[in-house]
Amino acid sequence: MEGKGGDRLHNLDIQRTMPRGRPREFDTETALNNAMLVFWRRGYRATSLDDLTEAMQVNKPSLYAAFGDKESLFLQVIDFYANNLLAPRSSRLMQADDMRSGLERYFADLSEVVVGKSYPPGCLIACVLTEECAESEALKEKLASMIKGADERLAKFFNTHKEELKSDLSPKQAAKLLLSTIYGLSIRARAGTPKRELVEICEAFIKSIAK
Amino acid sequence: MEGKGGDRLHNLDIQRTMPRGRPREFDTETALNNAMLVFWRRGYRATSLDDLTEAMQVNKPSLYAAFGDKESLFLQVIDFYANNLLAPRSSRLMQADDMRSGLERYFADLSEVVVGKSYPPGCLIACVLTEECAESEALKEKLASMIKGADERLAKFFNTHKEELKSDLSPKQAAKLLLSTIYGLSIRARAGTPKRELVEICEAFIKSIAK
DNA sequence: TTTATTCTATACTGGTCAGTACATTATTCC
DNA sequence: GGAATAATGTACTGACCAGTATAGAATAAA
Repeated sequence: MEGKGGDRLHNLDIQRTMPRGRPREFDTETALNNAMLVFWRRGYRATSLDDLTEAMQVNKPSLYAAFGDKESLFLQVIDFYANNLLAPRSSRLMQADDMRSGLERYFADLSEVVVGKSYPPGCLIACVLTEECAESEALKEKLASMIKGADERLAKFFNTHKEELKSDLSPKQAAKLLLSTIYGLSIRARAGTPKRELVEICEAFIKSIAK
Repeated sequence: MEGKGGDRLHNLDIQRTMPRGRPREFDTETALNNAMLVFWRRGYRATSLDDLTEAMQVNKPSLYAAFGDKESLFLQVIDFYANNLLAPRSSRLMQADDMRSGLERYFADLSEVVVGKSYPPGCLIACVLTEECAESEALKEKLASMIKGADERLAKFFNTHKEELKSDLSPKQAAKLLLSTIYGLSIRARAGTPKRELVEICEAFIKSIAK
């Protein structure tokens, strides 16, 4: 009797983690990662659904069932990018002991994303989302919220190191200048500027805001 | 006899300015300006040839005869943009008496382009060319040459005012930071950031590089 | 007035696009 | 094992796309 109850509970447990029908043959994270790489390399409009299904190894009906339409998939890709490529690097920035070394490491970390061999050149948000957001209110809001989040996080960092800031600069101002610098790096990377030139800009930025 | 010779010369002269066939019914500059506005608002890929012919008031065969294919037209649009909207503003910068007032006016001038009511938000180069340049070598080279030109012009400006620069910053470095700042403004404008917030960034930039 | 030339207008083309209908397959629940 | 559920694979659809063929109209030269 108790055995039956235990079994039922056990089954409910399985039901929660193992849904009814035919199981998915693809991994959502892997598929999103591959979608990200295509959008990043080719841009939003230039990426066709056929490009996506090929890269993601997911056919169209499955893609629509799992991610919705192209724009909805792109929004999920942006979140995936922010969570997996940007967030860990800004977390590391927050742990820095001082402003200068923190920024140096942050720029080094970010350059893996923006000019690294593992990814297409430039920041996905700066280079791809920015163009397309003119055509869609949802994408525009996504861009705005990404910028707001970055501004706040970076301002928090500068706030904990304000004694190292040039005296007439506020943490918020420094944060916005840093974000601009990152966008600048990104666009230059897209244009093919070699990493060595970008490093000089990072150094110049640190000089410009430091006491 | 001399009269005949004079007439012939006169006719040759007309031939040079007045070509043979049916005259064009559209003005090239006006058409380019209208093409620019569409590309700027909608992006490169999202702009169809039908959008262009409607905006330019030029039908497709005439458009192809006058400007070549879509990419070729876009390249001419970029030059039109640089020559007509950017060049006059950076010329005015070069005439400034001191760094601070020069930059203040430059930012004010540029904000007409980037957040003005007369144009779509953001810089055409930063927001539109940057995405598409990943798909075309010609566009990538155009972006690179635009960046190079801007770097050189701005460095020249800072070089004539280097006594006002923070002592550890070179004119070249200041130029690259300024260009990054402009890109940052541009992307924020595309996201819908109001002008008043952008002005704060301009002020912060000037503080960051000034002595 | 004729001819050569150049632009204009319309209609068309082959290809690609985002999104979907439908039949099939794999799995859980009963 | 049978019903219900949820995925997969293929093939399709109407719309739109960049670019062009063809015929007609406006001009300069002869």
